[in-house]
Amino acid sequence: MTQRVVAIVGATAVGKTELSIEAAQRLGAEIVSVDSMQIYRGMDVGTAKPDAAVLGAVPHHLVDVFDPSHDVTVAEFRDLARDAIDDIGERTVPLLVGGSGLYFRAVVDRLSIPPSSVQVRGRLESEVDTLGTESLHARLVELDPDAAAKIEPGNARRIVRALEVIEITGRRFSDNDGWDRYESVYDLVLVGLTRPRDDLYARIEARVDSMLAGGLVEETRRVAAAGMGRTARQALGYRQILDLEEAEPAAIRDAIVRATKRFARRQESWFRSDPRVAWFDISEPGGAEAAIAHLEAGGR
RNA sequence: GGCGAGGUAGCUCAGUUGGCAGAGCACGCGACUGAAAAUCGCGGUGUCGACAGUUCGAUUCUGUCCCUCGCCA
Repeated sequence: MTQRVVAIVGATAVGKTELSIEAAQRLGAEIVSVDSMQIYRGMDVGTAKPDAAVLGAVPHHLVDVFDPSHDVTVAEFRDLARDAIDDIGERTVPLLVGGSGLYFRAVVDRLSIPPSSVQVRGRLESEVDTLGTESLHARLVELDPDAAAKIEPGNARRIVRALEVIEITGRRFSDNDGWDRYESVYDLVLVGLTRPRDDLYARIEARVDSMLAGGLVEETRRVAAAGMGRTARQALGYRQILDLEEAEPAAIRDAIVRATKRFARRQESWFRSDPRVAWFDISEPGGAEAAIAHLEAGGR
């Protein structure tokens, strides 16, 4: 019998955290955060991390696990999350909550993520600089036409990874299927939270303002001084503050808002394509209640 | 009031030696398998400030007017 797991996904600022606390209390669940940045210690205001009181009231996993100097990988995150899920399963039901689409699928889906090699990847990355992205894409066309057809010729990041996998494993990147099947390893009940765009955007602006008022700049300085890896460094807010150090506060604020809205759209696009998601508009009266009821009923 | 510089996509601007205009950003959509809060792809008809003149044809030249900014009064 497969383990039952309930989950809440949705774009940033849609209201996942608030609803998840309510749901966890109702279900007696423990929360597994599926958030690529809340996993870092010290990155609190910028990641809208639940405060100490909330973390104390409802057990949370995968929050504050690493220092920002550590670059988490998808496979590493998946292993930690699955361990947490197994552990919680001994006691109660795990409630996954988050907006990191790739991490979510890695945790929940029946996928095999091929290995990585810093040497091979480093070399390929330097080849991007010397030979150009198009040249590496041409190589991918030779080695794995199916993968090349699915990866945009300008997307150096994904081209490098595909070539890396081919080189390390000796197999084609596209042999790694399962991606389109959305097959869960758990007995999954999945709820997606939405709001009308205008509403979401207004919430994002308000949230960025309150983060800035809540000391995001100071937090960024502090965390950066202690050392940030390239993963943590690219977190929304922190990245803009670090990149635009000389800019006017208003310009930094606007840059963060824009980037966050763009991110929210990408998240929606990501989760929209997952057929397992049952969507609830929580801006509507009763929307939040319906979402929780859906989780309680086990999706039935 | 005088002089100067401008008024072109939601914003900042480019451009057309006269042939119904184009970049970045914004915005919308999509892809996404060990960096993913990343990375990349697709989507641009807008009285080219208004009116008149020249012209086969004006956003482009000429004139007048309106508006904005700067300097001088």
